[in-house]
Amino acid sequence: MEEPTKSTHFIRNIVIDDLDSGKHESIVTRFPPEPNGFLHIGHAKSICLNFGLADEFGGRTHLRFDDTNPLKENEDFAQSIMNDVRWLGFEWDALHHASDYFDQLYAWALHLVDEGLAYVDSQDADTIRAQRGTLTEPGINSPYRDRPTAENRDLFERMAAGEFADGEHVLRAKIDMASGNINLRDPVLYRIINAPHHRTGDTWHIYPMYDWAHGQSDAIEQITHSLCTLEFEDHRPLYEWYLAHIPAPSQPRQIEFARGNLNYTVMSKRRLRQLVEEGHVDGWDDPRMPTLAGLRRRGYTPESIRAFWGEMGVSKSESIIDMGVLENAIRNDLNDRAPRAMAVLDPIKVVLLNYPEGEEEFLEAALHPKDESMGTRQVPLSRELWIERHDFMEDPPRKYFRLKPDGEVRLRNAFIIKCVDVIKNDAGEVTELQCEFDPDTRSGMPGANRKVKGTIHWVSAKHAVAAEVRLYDRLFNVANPLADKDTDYLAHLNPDSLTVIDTAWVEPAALEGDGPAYRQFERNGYFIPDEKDSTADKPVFNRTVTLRDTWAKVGNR
RNA sequence: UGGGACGUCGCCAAGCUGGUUAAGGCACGGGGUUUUGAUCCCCGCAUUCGCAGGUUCGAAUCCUGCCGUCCCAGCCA
Repeated sequence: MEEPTKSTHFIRNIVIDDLDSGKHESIVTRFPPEPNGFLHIGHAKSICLNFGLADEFGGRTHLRFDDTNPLKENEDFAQSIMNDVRWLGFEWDALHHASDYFDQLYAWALHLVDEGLAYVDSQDADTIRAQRGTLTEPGINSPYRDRPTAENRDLFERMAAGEFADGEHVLRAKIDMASGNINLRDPVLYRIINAPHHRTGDTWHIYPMYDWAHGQSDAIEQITHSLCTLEFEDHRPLYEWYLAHIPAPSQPRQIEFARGNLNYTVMSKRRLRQLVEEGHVDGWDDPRMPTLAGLRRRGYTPESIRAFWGEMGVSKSESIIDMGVLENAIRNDLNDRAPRAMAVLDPIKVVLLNYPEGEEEFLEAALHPKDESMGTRQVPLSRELWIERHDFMEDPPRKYFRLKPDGEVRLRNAFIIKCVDVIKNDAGEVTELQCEFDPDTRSGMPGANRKVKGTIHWVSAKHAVAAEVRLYDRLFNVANPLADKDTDYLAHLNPDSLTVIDTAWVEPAALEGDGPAYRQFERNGYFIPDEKDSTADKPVFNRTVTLRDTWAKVGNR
């Protein structure tokens, strides 16, 4: 039906070249999260890239947990990550952990020691930092740099055996303290951490640093293309130095691409964690969060997120994508798939004066205006209805198509009504609209094609189900909360990012059926029952996204 | 006065081994259809590719020099 968007980009071109030239018979990619937080929409870009490439070219993709820091990582995060990757629609060909390679990594470190390419430094962290130099000045050599090999080996083995306290020693590569690339100024391979690891338990007292673990893990797994984000460009020379100085089982290539950022939110695990831990949001899966768990709870589909990243492409220029593009992706998806229903969020009562009291009927209404295969639903109707408060104006502006005194409007899926009287309370507020309906214009009747300007949605008061509705707005009220270095990004939190409405009325059919749970509440947007709080007694709907609203746009001008 | 990268329409982003009209999506503007002011359908939307020179019959694409932005000084990843 649709032309698949062939997203061509530089990494895809590299893969094609490598396949064409015979450098690789097939490709192996990997998605390497650290299990220290939840995945967000930015990670989804990497997931789609890695798994997408392998899928397209018949390769394989590994899920590998970069679990080299036992102080920050845990199994719960690992579980949430696996859950999110699967939810996004991908299945790894193999599951690995950097911690699976601790023995091999240790052996290779010993190899570097024996080759005179690594040494044990017994200075503290502050001293090592001071000796590293600055961005413009070279560092100076550690006094331990020329420690005899035998001594290095002895010390390193005893580090591994747990004979020392945290921070007492460190194993460093012997590269170049004067390098313009700070990563090459004798980087640390191992630090002592006397803490149990969530997978290896008490086996280790030393843990490898990212740089020492990552490329080697890639090599072990025969990864062909190791895709990472731009901030690791500086690390590539080190990545390659390590692979060149050990008997590497393969030579993976690191390629960097730009992270995917969105405006009006933040996208670092550190900040997302802060939002959670300080209670600015309800948890990692708060529907306002850009986490996959949050987006899922908000009602985003995996298809929409994959389509979004497919459209965005992959490049090396840092970018902040407009939220509107993501919203467009979910609207596109849900427009095709969401069954329609009616719900009134801010109700005002309508009484049909010429509708018999005590009577009721059921109207058949399409579940989708353009897709008959989705079938129909029964919509109950009776004398008293709820309509949206803003669908009536006593003194409307020009071009207001909705209900007004003596005006006519069509009730969606039903008939045309005319407002004949407006009832107000002592405060002058409208409390009820008395209307007359035109039975000839009932859907399906010959007179139904009579035209009126407006069509509004409604629910039968007698049959409607009370529901809570949660409306969401952007989490921050400025496009880039991090732009101003002098202001804490938390100061830009949008106080109105969540609006809870507990007065909503929903048509019964919206709660039935074993089809998808998401719905389009016509004219109000796309909604999904909240996966945690919604119950049969008290349904709770999250608004995923509004519909496009050109009328509101006119009003704002 | 260090090293690495990036700069094509408001936001993304093709094109960048030079060849003549600078893809596409979002946003935006205009029109049509419509029992969702939704959807859908048309149409419009960069004489210009950070700037300045140069090479060339011809440059977003090559060269030079500027300017701007981002990343790096964790025993984090």
